[in-house]
Amino acid sequence: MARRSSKTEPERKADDAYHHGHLRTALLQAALETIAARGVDAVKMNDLARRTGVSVAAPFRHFPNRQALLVALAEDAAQRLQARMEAAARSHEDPTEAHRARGVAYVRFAVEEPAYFAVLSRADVIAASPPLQRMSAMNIEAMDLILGKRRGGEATPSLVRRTAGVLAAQALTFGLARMIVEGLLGDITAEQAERLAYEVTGVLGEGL
Amino acid sequence: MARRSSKTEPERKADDAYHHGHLRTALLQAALETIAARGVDAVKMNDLARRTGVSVAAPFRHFPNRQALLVALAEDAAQRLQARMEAAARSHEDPTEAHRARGVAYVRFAVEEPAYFAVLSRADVIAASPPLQRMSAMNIEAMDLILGKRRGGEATPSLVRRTAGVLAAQALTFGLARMIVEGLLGDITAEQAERLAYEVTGVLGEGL
DNA sequence: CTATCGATGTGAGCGTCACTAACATGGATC
DNA sequence: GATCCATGTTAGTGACGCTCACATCGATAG
Repeated sequence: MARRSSKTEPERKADDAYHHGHLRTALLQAALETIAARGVDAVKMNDLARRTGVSVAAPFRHFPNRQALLVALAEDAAQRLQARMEAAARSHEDPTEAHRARGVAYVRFAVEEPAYFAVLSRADVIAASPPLQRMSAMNIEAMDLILGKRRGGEATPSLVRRTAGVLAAQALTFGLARMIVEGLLGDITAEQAERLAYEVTGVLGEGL
Repeated sequence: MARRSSKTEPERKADDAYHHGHLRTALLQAALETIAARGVDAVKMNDLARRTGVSVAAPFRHFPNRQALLVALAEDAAQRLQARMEAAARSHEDPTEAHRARGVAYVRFAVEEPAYFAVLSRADVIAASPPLQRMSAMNIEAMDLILGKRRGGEATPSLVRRTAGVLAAQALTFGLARMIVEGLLGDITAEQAERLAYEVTGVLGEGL
């Protein structure tokens, strides 16, 4: 069993080289291009099949349904995003600065990889993937603390203050990224977005 | 002409009382209920028709397509949201407090009228309505100022700072509202949301 | 070396949905 | 009473997600 699985997947996993070659990967790539060009809603299974040169039924051998394909993309996206944020944070000693860098990296990601960011922004997609749900729900603790729902004793006022600051920073970068990719701030380059994120997160600096 | 139009719309506009009675209004209402129960994507023209007791083609006499129906809902939503925010702002003398109240009202609206807020959150719907686009794009000036793209002379540093504060507040409430309705903070009551918004916007207070 | 098996791909078809075209109806106006 | 126009109906079209029965081919077993 173990030997077989190591042979049917020769070059690590996710490299399905069979009839088509790499249908699964090709489908994800094609979907990503569609999203970049015309948005998530424009992703059609039929279209992906035609563009990868297979029949319309073939994609369903790799993904049980359209949603599952989007979930796979979103999970890739989450991994890339996390890698970027951690890399950005590593180059700062001061925890506050590191946190700010994470926020700026988040916004950068949204602007530089809008297709990946777009799938990650679909609530229905997130809801269909327990791992993604867990990743997104990290803020619940902060909220409970602020609202005093914390089990076992009251939190100190200063802790509440600092936690509110963290949640504020999160909501701020989250909101700014959404505003940018949804075009609410007009067209904007990655550099401009980064500077904007830097300036705007700076407003929080004094409150922390 | 003028006389006719004043007679075919007896009780102000949007009251279309003809064969069905108020099909247009009924459709919007039904759509709103669907959104509240199962989200925007669950809105089907066929379903609305069946539930309002007309044929599947009838809705298209009132809306050229599905998107137009959603746009109509979103425009209602924008009106309600604006009314709430202005009402909240009116009860404060201090401009900073008034602005904070607007932000809190924004979050409250998202939690208390999630169906309306959901349509307003659809970028494709906003993009299809010039009025809504204009309303949403109010922040572009702020951004241009922060980035120094302002035509005619540099802005003073203090003006940049204050403008960044305004944009930060906007991004903050925007992001917090989205996080809440997308379930990223778990289930939450309107009161809790309001307190959360108040605490979190408070972080900005010192920066302004 | 061949029989077998499982993963992958195909062709045809089904149900749902947005939308359209041609015709019906009925209240207001001339 | 004829006419008109807004509104509604019936029937149909095409796009799309998805399923089913069958084909193919690489790898493994005897």
